Amino acid sequence: MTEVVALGSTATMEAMASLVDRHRDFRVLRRMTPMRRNLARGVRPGVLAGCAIDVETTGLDVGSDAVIELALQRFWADPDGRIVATGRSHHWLEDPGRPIEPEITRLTGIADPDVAGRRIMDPLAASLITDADFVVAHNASFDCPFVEKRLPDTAGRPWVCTLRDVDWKSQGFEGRSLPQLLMQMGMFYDAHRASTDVAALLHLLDHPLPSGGTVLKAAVEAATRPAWMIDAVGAPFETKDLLKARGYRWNAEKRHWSKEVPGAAFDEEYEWIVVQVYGGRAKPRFRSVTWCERHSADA
DNA sequence: AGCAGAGCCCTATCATGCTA
DNA sequence: TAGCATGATAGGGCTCTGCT
Repeated sequence: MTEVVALGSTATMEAMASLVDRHRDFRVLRRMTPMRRNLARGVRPGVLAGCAIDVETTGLDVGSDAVIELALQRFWADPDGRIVATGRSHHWLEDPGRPIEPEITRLTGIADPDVAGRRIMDPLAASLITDADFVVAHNASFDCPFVEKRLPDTAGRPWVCTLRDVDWKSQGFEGRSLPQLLMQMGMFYDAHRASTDVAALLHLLDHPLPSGGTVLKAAVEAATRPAWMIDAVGAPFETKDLLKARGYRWNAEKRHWSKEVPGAAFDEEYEWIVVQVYGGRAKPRFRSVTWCERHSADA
């Protein structure tokens, strides 16, 4: 057994890592580095422009909490979902106008002095988001409402979610948190800072899946799949348990049960609710759900 | 802390098989 | 045939997981 007494250059370390990586009892984790890719000559037709985004906030409630850090990075991907070019990485801190809870500082590393007098550059941030073909985040249902509230001009943009729009388990992954997924892709990083989370998200998107294509391709395909929202407006009270059992969720604000169904399942679901819930005497309301409103707080 | 979805555990119920 | 043990299945409730 040889003891390593001094660490060498990056090249030496890489050579050692490759050696260790070949042993069946060891696996090497490499520190994630920012993704920088350039197109040789402009952007080719058929290439999609995306905007990877992450926010750090004072808490989980979009109604009462505020954004304290916003990070985003544009990227361009080919039809197979491979990232062919990346834009500049942007991130801003913002003063929420009230003290940051110690729990949030412990989690994000962001304290009151870090954000004092700081503010997001609204016009630049908004234009980077609205100029992209879609926005992508890990758990878009969290980021989207905060972004739309802080930057109202970005409302209605298409969102892709790498947490819910990818079936990680069937692709052979354990857990779904960003650091855990990256680790299974052979990388580690300092999580829970917006800018490093965005860099991690880019690596995640570019990762090939066993089923073919990349994470980005799978997520975009799932996000753009046609779907319908059925609103059981005016459903008889005694059918509430039936609706709940069928997967409908109670919308306390609008006071009706709702369920999102894939396009292919719409006819069957519509027939079920008309017969079982309305007894053939009324009909539910329904609307198309696209990636533009799926994660929005207004949906 | 809030929310949605997935997964797990416990219990109830029913069918089946064995034994006295 | 009655009584008991065992296994499969379904449903309810609880816990965990993601995000800050």
